[in-house]
Amino acid sequence: MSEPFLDTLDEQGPAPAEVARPVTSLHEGLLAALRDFIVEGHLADGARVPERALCERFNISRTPLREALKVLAAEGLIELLPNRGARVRELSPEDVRELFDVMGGLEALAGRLACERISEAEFAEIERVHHDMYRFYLRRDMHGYFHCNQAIHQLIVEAAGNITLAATYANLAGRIRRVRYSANLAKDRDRWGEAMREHEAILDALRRRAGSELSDILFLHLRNKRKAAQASAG
Amino acid sequence: MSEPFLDTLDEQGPAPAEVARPVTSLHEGLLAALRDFIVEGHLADGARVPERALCERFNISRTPLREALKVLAAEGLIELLPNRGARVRELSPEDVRELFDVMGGLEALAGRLACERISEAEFAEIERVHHDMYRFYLRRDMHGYFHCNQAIHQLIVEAAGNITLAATYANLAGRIRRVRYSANLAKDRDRWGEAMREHEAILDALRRRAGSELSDILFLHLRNKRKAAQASAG
DNA sequence: GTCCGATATTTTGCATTCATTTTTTGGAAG
DNA sequence: CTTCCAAAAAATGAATGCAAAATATCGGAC
Repeated sequence: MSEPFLDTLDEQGPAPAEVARPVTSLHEGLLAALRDFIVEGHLADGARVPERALCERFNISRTPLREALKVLAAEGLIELLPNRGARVRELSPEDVRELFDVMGGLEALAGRLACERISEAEFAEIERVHHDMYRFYLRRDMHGYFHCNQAIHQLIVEAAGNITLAATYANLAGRIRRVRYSANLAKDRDRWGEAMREHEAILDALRRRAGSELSDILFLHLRNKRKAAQASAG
Repeated sequence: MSEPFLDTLDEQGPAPAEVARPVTSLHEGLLAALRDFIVEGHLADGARVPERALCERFNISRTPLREALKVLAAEGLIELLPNRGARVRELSPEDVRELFDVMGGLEALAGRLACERISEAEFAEIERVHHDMYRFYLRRDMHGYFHCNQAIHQLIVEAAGNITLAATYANLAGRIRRVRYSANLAKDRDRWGEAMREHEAILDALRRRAGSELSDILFLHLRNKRKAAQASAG
């Protein structure tokens, strides 16, 4: 508890699965493993990234590790300090605000594009998850609700049929995942109900393939989500 | 002519300025230099990235160069082939389509955010460049027109006041800059006039701080730009 | 007891080296 | 002359080595 990352550095079992994946290059596998390692919070916010320890943890030398660190820095997950290695990037409230807005913009885009090309089958799938989510909402099952919520947003991004968009979205989602802005909905029943109504509007606009309208709704939906997060966290 | 990159590899003067910048790390400077080198087209589309030659060109060893290559690969500028090094990523028509749409989405977002926070001085600056651009349009000065056009879009992104957005936008702009989709406006006078009218609408919506409306206009503006590019290139 | 500075240790950044894989080259067979 | 295969050459991916910088440790002054 007191040491933010030692649990994983010292006591976890053998290296992750990427060493057993010969199909992909070491770099690629290591990059994904390291990204997960950080996104999942094994390193504390602002903590120095311990090169030596991570080399032993992943059974590699410093060269490929440092290559991966440069990439993660370019992704915005860590920051490089000249002659002082890397540290996990701390997200200021301003950073979080920016990330929410950009994700809102990308979701707005995804909704617009999805309206242009979504199939009936894809829409039916989103509708199904939406109804599941509504059931979780009625039962006040936060965990189930969040799972469906995430799935719906992801399905909309996928329905946009734009790999570049999906990759950009995933990058930002990874950065923001470190911040714990959820689980506070329980304290704010009004916001929960509001979010549910917004999702009704999202589904409605998508059903009508009303791209521009859906775009607005999705952006504002993320805006409200951000405000709720800021209200409960700040 | 037959060798796509030798011009720059062999005959350019001493290494770029990053060696004379002690404030920033070698990695950072090299990364920028290498990115420019590729974005500016010194390496042909799909060409192998010659490690050895670039090491000599920039006077560094392979380690920092390879670190930079991994980052550029993550940015989408080049692609890594297992055990076969890197090659400049070729943009398929589908890639270009995707990039245009995502940039349209980001510009739509920028317009929306700009309406929320732009100052009168910032707006006046955009208006000024807009009028300059109109004069170039009347004179049929393509070069001046394009310069102003780029400036306006950049100013809107900056007016959004979102560094994350600006960085994401810059990344995509860098990727697409390799493709020559401009200079064909001259053949399509109708499109030129249409684009000019769209810019009038952009300025009008921005003046009224009509975020949602401006968002739509900007996305469609990019859409039309893409269609014009596809029509002239394909 | 605290603060300051010199020395020792660690860490970082980059160059170099090494094992493997890929590509090229040379030559023989058809 | 073309095709195929083997050996040489080159390039790649990763480990190691080394100088410079940063950090930690220790001893002394106050």
